[in-house]
Amino acid sequence: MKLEKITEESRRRYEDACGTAHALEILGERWALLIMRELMLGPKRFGDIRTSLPGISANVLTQRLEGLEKSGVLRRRKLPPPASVQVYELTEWGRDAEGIIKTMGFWAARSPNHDPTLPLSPVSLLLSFRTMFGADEARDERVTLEFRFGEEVFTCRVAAGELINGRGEADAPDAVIAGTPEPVAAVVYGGVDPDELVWSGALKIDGDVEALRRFAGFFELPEKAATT
Amino acid sequence: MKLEKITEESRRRYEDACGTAHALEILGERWALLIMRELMLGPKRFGDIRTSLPGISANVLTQRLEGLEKSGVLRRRKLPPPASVQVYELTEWGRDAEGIIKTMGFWAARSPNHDPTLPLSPVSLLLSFRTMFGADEARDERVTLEFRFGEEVFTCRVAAGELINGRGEADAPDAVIAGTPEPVAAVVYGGVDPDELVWSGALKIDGDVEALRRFAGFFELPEKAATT
DNA sequence: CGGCATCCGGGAAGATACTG
DNA sequence: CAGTATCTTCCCGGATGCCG
Repeated sequence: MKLEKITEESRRRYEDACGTAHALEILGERWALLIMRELMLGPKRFGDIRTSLPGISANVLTQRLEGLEKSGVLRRRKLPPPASVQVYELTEWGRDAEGIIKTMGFWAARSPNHDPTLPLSPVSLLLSFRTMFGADEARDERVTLEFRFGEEVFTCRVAAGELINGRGEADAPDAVIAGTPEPVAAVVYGGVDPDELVWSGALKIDGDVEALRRFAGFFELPEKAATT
Repeated sequence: MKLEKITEESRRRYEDACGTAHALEILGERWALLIMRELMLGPKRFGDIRTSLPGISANVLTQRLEGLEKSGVLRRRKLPPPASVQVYELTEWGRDAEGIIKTMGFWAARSPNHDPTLPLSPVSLLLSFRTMFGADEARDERVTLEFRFGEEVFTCRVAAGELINGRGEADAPDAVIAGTPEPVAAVVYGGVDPDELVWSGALKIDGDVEALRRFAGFFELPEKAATT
């Protein structure tokens, strides 16, 4: 009967004209937004997404990629030879979801239960820089840093009160920082001195350590929300 | 063994320091953000939330309210006598999530699959006004409207290029519009002429119909994202 | 190895009925 | 009206295996 057909198709939908509800239908499933986060700074391969998202299983990742592709948020693309591998990349509209990721990230940073010491993916850290960057503190400052997390290399350039970051090696960086994202987060958000982490072997810094210290000064976590 | 304990506690968490991931743990479950949306313009009772969210079942709503209260996003409060009923209201931090709702709503309005003719809750409509308001179009304009959706009454005031809306009757409104949210959305976002809906009986307008027409001119849906 | 299909166990969501 | 209890369905997560 008709009723059955309706329930078949729509049982799991919100049936709500509100844009927020529609957004949730697109990226409200588990892992979906985090997959988009990982693609926000450029295309990635299936396995590289998995590495950045420990905990997601292969079949769920497959399902999400299918669903997000169908929604028009991302597309699969075959890299030209000699690479000839398949990558997933966001569409222009998909990239526009960066605002969602940043807004949610900023909001949740105020949660009393937020634990910033958990593992962090490289892309995640770079996006958090965009989210937490304080233009006022950076006014009239200039710093260029290169971050190396294994194979993944990123550049962060601060100039004219603006932060621009993304994939790729830096042109004449003040310092090159190599390691994992967690100690970098400890420096930038936890107020840990870089030297401490160099001594412990968690970070390797080539160039001006002071540049990283100044860089860290441009960022501040928002104060926790009142629990009352 | 230890492994079992870890999985018990953390099977369903992302184990990710990224703020976005933490936000998803708080409000990424089904219905959670829509419940917050319904509370965004003021406290509500259990049954009233249910009415605004057709499709949610009572037990799921109970679970979400418990979870969101535990997260510090909302609290339950007993209204003083003679009302003496229990309501749910957002905490200050919970209200700060309005930015998430608006960002997601604006983004999803560009979806090729968005169907704006579905049912719409009153709060949803009012929040969409905040999201889609065009300050440029409203410069030097002044309009005050009162919307009556059954028992729920809202005021929208445009002045000095700003929109302020919320619950409550308007002071000297240019027009009072009574009906359901859907035809109002048709006027504001669909370009339907108010008179048409008055004739069909979908809307009842007391006062200056032209005020509603001008009001509608302040809003515009963003253009759809390219499907390529 | 990368991508995807399949099977299974557990748990969350949905529908309905029931209770104070 | 405000939930609770119960049952079913389906999604998530893990494991395995196939295929290029």
